[in-house]
Amino acid sequence: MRPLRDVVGDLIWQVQPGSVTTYGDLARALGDIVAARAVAAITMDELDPEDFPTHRVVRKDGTLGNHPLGGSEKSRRLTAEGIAVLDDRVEGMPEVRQMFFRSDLPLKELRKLQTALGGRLNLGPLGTQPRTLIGVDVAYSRDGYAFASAIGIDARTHAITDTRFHRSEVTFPYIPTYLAFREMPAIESVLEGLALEGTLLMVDGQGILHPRGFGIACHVGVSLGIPTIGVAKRLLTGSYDRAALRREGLAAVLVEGEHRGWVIAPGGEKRKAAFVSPGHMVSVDDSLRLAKGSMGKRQPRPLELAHSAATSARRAWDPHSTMSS
DNA sequence: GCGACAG
DNA sequence: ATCTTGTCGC
Repeated sequence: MRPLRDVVGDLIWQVQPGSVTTYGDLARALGDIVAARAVAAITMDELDPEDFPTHRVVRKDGTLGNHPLGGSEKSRRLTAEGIAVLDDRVEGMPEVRQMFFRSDLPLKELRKLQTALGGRLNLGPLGTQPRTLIGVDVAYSRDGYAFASAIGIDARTHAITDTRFHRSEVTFPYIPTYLAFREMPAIESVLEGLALEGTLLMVDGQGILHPRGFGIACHVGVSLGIPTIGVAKRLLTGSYDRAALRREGLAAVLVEGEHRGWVIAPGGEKRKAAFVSPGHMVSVDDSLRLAKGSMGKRQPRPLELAHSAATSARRAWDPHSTMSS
């Protein structure tokens, strides 16, 4: 697939001088309004304002939004093209706004892919108990690299059996519900060559607790053909009984009335909650049991280990970006 | 001000 | 996720 930044660049060229568009309109032209923030990020860091008229992209309410050269330069460029800007706000929004674009809707294709691969999901129950638990996580540096780590532990003793790293270039922005397209290449690379028979893979993100029932843990599981669970620190889709969570430290998470996962919180503390769901080849109940079997402070140990390993790898590469954990 | 969308 | 200041609790 073409890099989204190139698609956004082409779309921005469709906006004529004297017109503006919005971050949301461009996101819709990509195929999903949820990409509005990603579009803003792309116009800020990935498209040179001297090569692309990113000044013609503003917020829906007419306020200017960001620009790599600053708000006053954005305002100056718009004014030079005949757009009235008053108090950092574009005047006459409905008339000067271009809403429709020539586009092949790449995000719609990615949604179709998620739905199609979702048809290959196996929701258990898990057969043989895993001998090894592997956690994978990805950290990012400002200069556009992904640092993936995979930590394996023995399922019985919890002794570390494997530690791996892989650095790669980031090729896809973060867009809610499309996380797999950002992180999967790094995850598959860090696992490459590993014998995965008898292992359960734990992924930092959702499994079937996803609008299309196909979060990153499902995607990785189907792609590699191995059992996976998703463990996320925040909920993407679904609801649960908060009183039950406080009372029991555990509650079922429902999506459209269907039980798809769990929220676990030690002492019922919402701040320490983890959202667990099947990725592939495990049942909803398996996912809970497997997560609880190696639970650390908030997430299963392999994920906590993978998270700190990925963060350290990023810091070793880019020592200026963060001072402490 | 509300609602909030994994990482 | 990362960046970054201020605040809170052990």
